[in-house]
Amino acid sequence: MPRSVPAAAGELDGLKVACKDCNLFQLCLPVGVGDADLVLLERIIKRNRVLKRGEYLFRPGDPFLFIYAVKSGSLKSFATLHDGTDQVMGFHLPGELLGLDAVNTEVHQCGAVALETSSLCELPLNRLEELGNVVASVQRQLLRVMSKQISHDQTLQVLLSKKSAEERLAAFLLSLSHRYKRRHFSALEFQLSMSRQDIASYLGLAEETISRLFTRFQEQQLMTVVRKRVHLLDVPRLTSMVNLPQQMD
Amino acid sequence: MPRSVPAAAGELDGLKVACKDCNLFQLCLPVGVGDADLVLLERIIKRNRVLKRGEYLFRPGDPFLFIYAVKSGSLKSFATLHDGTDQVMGFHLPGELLGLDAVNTEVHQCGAVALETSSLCELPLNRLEELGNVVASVQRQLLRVMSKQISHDQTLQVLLSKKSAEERLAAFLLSLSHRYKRRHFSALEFQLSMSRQDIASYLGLAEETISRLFTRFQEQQLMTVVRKRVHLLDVPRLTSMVNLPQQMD
DNA sequence: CGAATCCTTGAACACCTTCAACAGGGGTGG
DNA sequence: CCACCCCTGTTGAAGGTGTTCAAGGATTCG
Repeated sequence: MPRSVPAAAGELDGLKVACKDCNLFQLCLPVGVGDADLVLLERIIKRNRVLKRGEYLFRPGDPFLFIYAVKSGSLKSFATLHDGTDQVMGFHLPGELLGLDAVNTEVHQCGAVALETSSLCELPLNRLEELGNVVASVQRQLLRVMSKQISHDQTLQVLLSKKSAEERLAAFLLSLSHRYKRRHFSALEFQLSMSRQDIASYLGLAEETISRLFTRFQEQQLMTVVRKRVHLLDVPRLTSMVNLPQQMD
Repeated sequence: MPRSVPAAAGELDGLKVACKDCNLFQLCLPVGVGDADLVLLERIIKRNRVLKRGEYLFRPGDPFLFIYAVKSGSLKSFATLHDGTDQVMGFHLPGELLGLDAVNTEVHQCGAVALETSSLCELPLNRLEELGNVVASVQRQLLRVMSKQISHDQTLQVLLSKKSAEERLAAFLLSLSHRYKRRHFSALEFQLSMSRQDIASYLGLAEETISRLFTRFQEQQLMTVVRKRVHLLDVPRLTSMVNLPQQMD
């Protein structure tokens, strides 16, 4: 998997290949940012930060230093409530950015922890200004990414507002499927890196409900699940179960 | 209320006063944007678009032309589901921005409609680049605003995930209170510009549940509600009912 | 191999929804 | 100005969906 092998610094072609399915790629290479500027950008990005399963990228309350991009593996972000319990806020697959919510306060509201061995790039947002010309086009792309995040959050809001457990899980599975597909992984067969409990927390349901739904979905020939291995059998029917204004990806 | 009276074009002091509690003010006047640049910015902002109750600012599917800032009044944004029903996505008070979710796709995913007579500023995002130097500082502020929106959405996500109806409504009332306070309106007494049905949709509950909760909150001496007029009596106790990682404002 | 964690399944219960009926205001037209 | 009507909001009762509590089974990892 070439994507998980970081390019050596200055190895521009390597970088292009490495990031081609990555949000960060569009962040690095929007139309109008030439190779020369790209070298500058490359200079402030730290690559290949590696986390093992269970290791924290940042915790709630940590100062905001970087925006992170997932290169390989996956992470979950979470908020800690006053009563000490955690709520899963999102899952982050290769090519997705983390830490956007901290731009405003410069303090991380959420924490982030690796669900499996994962590698990341670090982008120091406050050093973007050193890059002069490049700043405008990069920031423009960053605006797009944040806008996309807002759209995603809003879709989730609809889902959590009035949707049945069944609809939530179907939408979640389809979301994963789309995100994997876009990254050139299989859209129909993939590994859940998160636990049932994480899914439940994210979807605002009980762990037991997720379990029962997986059982039911299998009885209905919609999918198979063995442990963490998911196989979607009937995407059209799963899709028809969901009634959302837009895709949740 | 001087805020609702638009300054004449070029009347810089008037602008400063008019927008001083407005997100757009920080957008227009971040540290580092001088008066000269401000005049440039002023040139591309259309002011004083007025909507009457029930009029649409934009609808789902409309092309993205402007980011809007509320000067006075209030609006709700909503998504239309495949089955034709609407889901309320948010309420927008003076000084808040609308349309951020459309930056990515350049098409409005949500619609927005005035809850009462409202006036707005229009900021054509794609003309920001004409402003040269100003672009960096303005975009930086825009990033902060979008980041804040993401934080807000995430708080809402927690609320909708596992919180009781009681906790949702308490958090909603406190959110309104904080937002009014910040705008130098009363934090304890205010007018709900939205219907019970809108609140219910936003909080993922039934209209009847909102009604019952208002009754219960009054029995518990937490507040009074007469029609749309709200008076918060016991903010500490309302606050103690809520268990969120951060304020929802 | 044992312990811990994750997952599954069952049964009772709780919270909120849905359905239904009614009350009250505000706006409109006579 | 009043009467009417429609829409919004309130309240009651029944029902459903998902939760909670409890126990047992499976998998992984030291």
